[in-house]
Amino acid sequence: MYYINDKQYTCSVSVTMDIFNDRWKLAVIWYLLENDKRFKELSKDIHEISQKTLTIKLKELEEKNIITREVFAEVPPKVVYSLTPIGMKLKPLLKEMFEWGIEYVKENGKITDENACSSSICWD
Amino acid sequence: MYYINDKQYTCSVSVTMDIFNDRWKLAVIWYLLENDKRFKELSKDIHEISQKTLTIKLKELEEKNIITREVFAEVPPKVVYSLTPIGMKLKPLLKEMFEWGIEYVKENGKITDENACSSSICWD
DNA sequence: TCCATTACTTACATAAAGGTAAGTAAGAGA
DNA sequence: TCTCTTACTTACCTTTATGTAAGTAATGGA
Repeated sequence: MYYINDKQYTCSVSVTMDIFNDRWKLAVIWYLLENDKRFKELSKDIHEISQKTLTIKLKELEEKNIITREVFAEVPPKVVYSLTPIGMKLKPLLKEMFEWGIEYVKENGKITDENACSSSICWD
Repeated sequence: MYYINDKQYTCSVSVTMDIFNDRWKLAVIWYLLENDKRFKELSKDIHEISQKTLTIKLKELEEKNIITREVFAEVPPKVVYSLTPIGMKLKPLLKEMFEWGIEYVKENGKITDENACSSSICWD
């Protein structure tokens, strides 16, 4: 049995699913795997997300120790987000998602330009 | 660039995320990795899901060619769900989720009985 | 003095996801 | 005839997620 704070899980897969059960958190991780990023950079990377939601998701990821928030005492403000060691360990998961996605599209869709996103930048 | 029906994606990760962006679909896959299952078995496995939602999720997975629905002409009805080949290929992804979950709990939670779920049955 | 900048916060509103409870079909067995 | 069974469907409702648009703080530069 697994416990996180007061929550109980009988399987570690449900721990992971419980954290990443929204549209955005894994997208944030994906972009932070490229580089540490400022708020605005993430906002551009994931351009469909609203400021408000990005703020919420970053806060949730920070609370869960998956990312780090570093504030610089500058004006205008500068805040840099980066992955913690456990955050970094999500890389193989993202890689599986990347690879399964390609397999899936091969069978159920079309690929016009395989290198639109090598594995470095992109998201929809 | 990737296309599925009319939808456009610049990255295959977003294809995968777009399919599994809810609380339940990956749970269904997980249990179908064990065995082919009848509706009621899945309903017991994922006991927190409502019948209605399970019905919807199974329909969505079938439409996306990730699972197969086999109807037996019996009374009471018998319907068996199973993974398609592309559905089977989700196994490494689930395995990564399983393993990352353990790592995460080691750092941020407690494990009382590591074998509550070996890797065969369970979900929360 | 005024505007631009960044990283937010707040109030308000909508959409999506999910739940509950009841109903249905069609035979088998008591 | 009545009840049980499975795999749903339907109507209605609640919760959660997300969006929009405006506002804020603090400073530098025109």
